[in-house]
Amino acid sequence: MNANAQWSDERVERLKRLWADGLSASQIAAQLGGVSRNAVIGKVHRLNLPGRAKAGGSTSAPRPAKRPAAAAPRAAGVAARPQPTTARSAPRGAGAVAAKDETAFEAYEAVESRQPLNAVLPISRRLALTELTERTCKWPIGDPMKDDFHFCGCEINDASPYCTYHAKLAYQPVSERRRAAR
DNA sequence: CCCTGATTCGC
DNA sequence: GCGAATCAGG
Repeated sequence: MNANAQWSDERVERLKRLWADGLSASQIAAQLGGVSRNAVIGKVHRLNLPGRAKAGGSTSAPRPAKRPAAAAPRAAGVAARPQPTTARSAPRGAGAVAAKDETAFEAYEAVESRQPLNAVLPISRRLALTELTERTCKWPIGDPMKDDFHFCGCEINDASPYCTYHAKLAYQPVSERRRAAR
């Protein structure tokens, strides 16, 4: 669906709006899909959009020296370089994540109506889809069609896509299913 | 460690 | 023009 990684007018406009809205580059990249946060930042600068180099002082770094050596032998040409150490800079494929969650909503519904667990319900961070990362719980909460829809967003349990609590929910055997309000 | 944006420069 | 690599700060 989304092999369009070019800056079409529409995408540029979305970028402008999201950037003006104060979203971070990585979140914008996730929302647009197919681009890295670096690509977003690069585009922002190319568009002469006002950077965030203002209040808050996140990036008031003086840029005195240029990059030390330009002799960085990247994987030029061949490309297809595996993510170095952490792949968080790479596009997470928001579309993929979304699709996965959507297709799994049925399962969630079934799982959600289950008897209470030993674990304590974590305090949801109420993250939007665009706020999710590899280490935030992706358990959806609420009606996706409604305004209050969000994700748990707590720290994930190991390699699970969910936090400890929701990971347990996901693993509850169906046989033990009962009725309960989460 | 996680994240943020800024900059440079090969493509 | 594009974006990965790199840098620099919180």
